[in-house]
Amino acid sequence: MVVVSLPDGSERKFNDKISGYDLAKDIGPGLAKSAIAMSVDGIQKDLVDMIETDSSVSIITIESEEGLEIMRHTIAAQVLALAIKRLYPNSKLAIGPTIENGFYYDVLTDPIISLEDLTKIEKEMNKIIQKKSKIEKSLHTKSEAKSLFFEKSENYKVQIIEDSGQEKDFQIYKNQDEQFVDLCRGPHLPSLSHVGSFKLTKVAGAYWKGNSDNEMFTRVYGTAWRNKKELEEHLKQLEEAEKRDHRKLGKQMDLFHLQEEAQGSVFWHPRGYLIWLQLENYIRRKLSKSGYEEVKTPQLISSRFWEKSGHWSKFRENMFVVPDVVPNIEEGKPIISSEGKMLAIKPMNCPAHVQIYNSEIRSYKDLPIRLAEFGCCHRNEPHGALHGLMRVRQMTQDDAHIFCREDQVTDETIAFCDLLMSVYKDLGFIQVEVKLATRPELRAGDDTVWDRAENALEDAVKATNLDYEIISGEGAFYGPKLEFHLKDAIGRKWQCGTIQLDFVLPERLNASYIGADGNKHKPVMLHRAILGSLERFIGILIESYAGKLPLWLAPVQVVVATITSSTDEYAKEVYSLLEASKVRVNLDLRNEKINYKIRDHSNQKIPIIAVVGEKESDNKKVALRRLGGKNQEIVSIEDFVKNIIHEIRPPDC
RNA sequence: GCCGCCGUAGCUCAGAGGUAGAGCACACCCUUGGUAAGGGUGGGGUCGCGUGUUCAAGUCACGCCGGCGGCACCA
Repeated sequence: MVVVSLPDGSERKFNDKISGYDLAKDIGPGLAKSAIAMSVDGIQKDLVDMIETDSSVSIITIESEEGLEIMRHTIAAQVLALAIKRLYPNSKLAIGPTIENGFYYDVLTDPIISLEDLTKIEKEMNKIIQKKSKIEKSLHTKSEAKSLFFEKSENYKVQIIEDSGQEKDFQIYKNQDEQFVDLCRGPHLPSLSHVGSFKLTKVAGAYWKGNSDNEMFTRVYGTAWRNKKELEEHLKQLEEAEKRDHRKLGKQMDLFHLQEEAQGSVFWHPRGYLIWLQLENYIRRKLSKSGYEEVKTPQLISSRFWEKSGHWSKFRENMFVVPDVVPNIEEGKPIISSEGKMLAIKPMNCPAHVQIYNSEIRSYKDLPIRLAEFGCCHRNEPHGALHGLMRVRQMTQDDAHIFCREDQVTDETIAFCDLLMSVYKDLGFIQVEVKLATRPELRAGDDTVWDRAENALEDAVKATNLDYEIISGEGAFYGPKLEFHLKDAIGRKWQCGTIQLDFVLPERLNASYIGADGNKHKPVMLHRAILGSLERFIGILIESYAGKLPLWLAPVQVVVATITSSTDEYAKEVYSLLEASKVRVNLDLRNEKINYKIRDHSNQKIPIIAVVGEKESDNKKVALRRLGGKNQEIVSIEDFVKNIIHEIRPPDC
């Protein structure tokens, strides 16, 4: 007897083991028709699989998120892969998993698939789907599975089988109407009749097993949905998201630009730099209230120093190195004539902060010491990594280093997380992903130190009640770290905030304090940043607000615009009043229609347009129009000034 | 760095071997108009850079540089 309990709490009893398909039929013919897989005690299975012992089972249909994901998986493994095999008979398959909103498949083809080929592949995929073939599953031993794919010259599949710890029950899925098979952990749709709407979206290179020493496959990306409507909604959403791209808005709003001669370094225009200054001053106030002291340290430091800190051996390929010699200005001669001493532009602020710490003898009573710097750092990032403001070569971090005793680590970490979350909240970010990155394979310090460090960090993050995910092996070589990730407009995640525990650098650079026992001790260093880099964070801010920044951050807060030139004098008066009240205000006296001015300033995302015409001028009023709003608000100039000085206040003031 | 695509006026883009184009922006003129583009005239280009093929190259080929989407690397 097998007892199956269903999600609604009911139970069904069967005399013998039963397949998922028969269970669905037993529940109802409608369900049997729409069923695509099942979940047995939380594990997804195919409908042909048998339920042999008492278990709780739910039937999966395409309506659920689980079902949708199974469909995406089947499209990748049974449709896309087959289409590619048909069009490129000598191609080799690697892996084809699902991702958010879709799937991809990594393949090796000759010729290489390019963007234009996608239509052709889609056509082939539709042909395959139209046959509504059944998908059959069979189980195989390791050697069977290996020889099967060996015969088909699918050497990457063979390698996958070989590298898996598994010995038996390799699942192979076959299209009933084709010779095509694929290895898969499943489950899959029972037949291609369940496939909804899909679109291939992009091609990209991707390394085998994610290792850049390995060969590169072509990764074909696609998105798939239950029906055409859902697909179109998704595509529309993507299009909308692209309009929020900070590079596009940066141009449109005249915030910054990048150019070839300084790739990876930003030219901040007046308006962009105003955002920067607001943000920097806000953080400065927050840090000052939280017991930090601000410092400034050198850009150019001798290689001798970087040797001591360990950067010269561990980080040099990311550093800009400058010879400390007088350049030759004679025509036709080499610019650098001799191998002089080397300087490097700082890629990080930490070693310099240790120098300030070391400038006097510290007592345990002085700790913690929190040194903050809006440190401008240069890193020689790979060309392919550069990305607008999000990944640059010159960046300014809201960096700080906390020197403390080991018993202070947890408290300091909790205090930092609280500070960070209060900043993120002020800036409108509620969705923050927290990750705890633990010891990497290559690391300094012994395991007992790592145990202490990881526990301290984890205790602290637990105490903050934040949800977090552990990413093992992703820590820095000197210590574990907490990472705080934010999303851009199209869902890419970027690390912004971080806090890292470091026992190594104080050791290397001889930092110490005198303890209560009169002996020297090593302080612990906490590397931490809230925004991460001003550049990246401003990029994220622009995208998350779609350019419509909150008033306190908006570079121009109000534009006073006239309807005709007859009110120019009054407009100037309004402008001066606002300016005197420290409102960032512009005056638009151009000989243009008010419609034109509204459109122009709205496109530039100016939060408030104060229109002044005859009526306003006569009554000493302004007609306010807020960005995105349709109606106007007529207020007296006194009330406007009185209210706006409150409205433009930063959240911490 | 690797794979694919792209590079034409300040911006958005058309032109695909035969005399460089449009809209917006800019300048000047007309227009003084009440909440998302009023009209006219004009200036503006080594078609990313280089080398080839050709009578002739934005257009074809090769190389380089840069951008975009991923991968790898990372704040």
